[in-house]
Amino acid sequence: MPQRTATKKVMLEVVKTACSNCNLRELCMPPGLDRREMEKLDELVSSRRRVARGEHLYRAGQHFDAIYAIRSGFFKTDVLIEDGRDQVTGFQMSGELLGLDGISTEAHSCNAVALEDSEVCVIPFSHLEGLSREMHTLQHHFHKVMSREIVRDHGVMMLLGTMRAEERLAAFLLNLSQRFTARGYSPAEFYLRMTRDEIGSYLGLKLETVSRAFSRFQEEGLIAVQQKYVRILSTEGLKKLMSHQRG
Amino acid sequence: MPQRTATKKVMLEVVKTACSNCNLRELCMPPGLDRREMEKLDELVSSRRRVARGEHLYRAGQHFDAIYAIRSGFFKTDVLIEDGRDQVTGFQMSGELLGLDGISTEAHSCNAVALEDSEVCVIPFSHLEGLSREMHTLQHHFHKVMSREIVRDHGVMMLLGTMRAEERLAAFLLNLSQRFTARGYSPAEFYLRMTRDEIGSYLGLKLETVSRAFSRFQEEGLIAVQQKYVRILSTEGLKKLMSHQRG
DNA sequence: GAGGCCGTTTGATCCACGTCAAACTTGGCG
DNA sequence: CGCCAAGTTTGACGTGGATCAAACGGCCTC
Repeated sequence: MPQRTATKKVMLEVVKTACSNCNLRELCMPPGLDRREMEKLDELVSSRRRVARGEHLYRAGQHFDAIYAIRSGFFKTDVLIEDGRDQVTGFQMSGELLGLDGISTEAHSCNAVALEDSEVCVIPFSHLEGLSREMHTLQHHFHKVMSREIVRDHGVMMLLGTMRAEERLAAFLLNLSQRFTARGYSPAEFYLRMTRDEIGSYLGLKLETVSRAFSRFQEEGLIAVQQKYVRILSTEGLKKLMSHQRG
Repeated sequence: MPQRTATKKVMLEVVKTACSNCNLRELCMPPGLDRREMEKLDELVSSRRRVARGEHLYRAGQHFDAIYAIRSGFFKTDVLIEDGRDQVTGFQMSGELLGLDGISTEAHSCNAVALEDSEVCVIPFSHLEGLSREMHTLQHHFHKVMSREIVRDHGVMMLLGTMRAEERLAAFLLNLSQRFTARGYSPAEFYLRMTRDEIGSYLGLKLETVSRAFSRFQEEGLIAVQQKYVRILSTEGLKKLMSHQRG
């Protein structure tokens, strides 16, 4: 659509950073926008940033001034306390937001690390707030996204507080499957971008326990694993596993 | 201040529900508002609601249309899954907000139960969004509050994922102490509003384990406990306990 | 002031997961 | 092609907290 009036100098640039023709827009943006609103939203993204595998998008303590929408790639966030212990607080994939934790104190409270070569859209937070004041739909969408994050965290607390090892891993795999599905990938077959240690940290387990649970699932015919490659053979089996009472 | 122009019919009513002369305003409201802004904020609270001990403020699944600021009292929030397991996701005291989890789907995702006779200010969410669009300070404050909730949840995930029983309880007591302090109560002496079972649920422990940890802390001279009455004798001791490496 | 209920404490035992250790698999690199 | 490092698997053993059980303490009712 080269006939669109562009505020940026170079047409190529516009096409590159426009939310309005990003194939992730269903994930990032409020639904049901008209053309005018979409174009306004395009202004939100000030730039894009590539983050190579293993590099930090931001670190705990750094000044916060933007949130990030993942355009491609895969991240983890983790927090660490003085004595050296750390915990992975989440894994984020394309279309999801990073950096919401930084709003509260204007400093990031966790580290965000790319688990594969990635690219993010930089959304200066002051722009977002400004545009939110003009666009009710954007405002409401943003509030929903933050709230969803809170609900998600409650789910993880549930997992950590009440589930046993195999239930946690089953919940984790089902969650990944569902998110890959939403992105048009196979629900049953995917590569894990994280190590057993990172999965364990997220699930509150040691890497050996994660590894054993994987093996057990394989023995029982629920999945096929080979290193980071996972194929789910029985979604039902995994779900049933999760609803077993403790004890 | 009876000479203030009131939009409400009865002066007494205004005084009763005005945020501007609520002694919790430092906790609820953005700092540094001028008189005009404060008066605008007063309109946010549509009504107040009393919730007797043991009653629900809202239940999971109920339609969401307002968030609640606790004026007095004490609440817990919990989630439960089909198989009967449940988990306390938080304890809330005066000046704190309840209901943020409901924004994402327009339905509450957890239950909020009063642990003592309480009173909340009802803040219709559409009002809050409306006023946020007019008042940058309110908007930013609200975003910070939501973000703080996310950071808090990460702290709980850390606790559940990496800490052992006594560390969890120490962290819990220090957190309560700090929050009571912020409200002008004694940092060292308070009544627990919740049962051992509820503490355990929050901390991912069984009630017996919580009870044993209390006893242990008492033996070691860190605290004095008698049922729900707790006196912290050594904040330092509790802090040191938390930074012990696992193993 | 006796009786009953709910929450708590304490003890004995069990088990899921952590810890320690060794072997194996994979991928990057000279 | 072979070496090395990083990640994974698997086994043997230890332990923190769960489970089961019983007694105790406060509080309410009658």
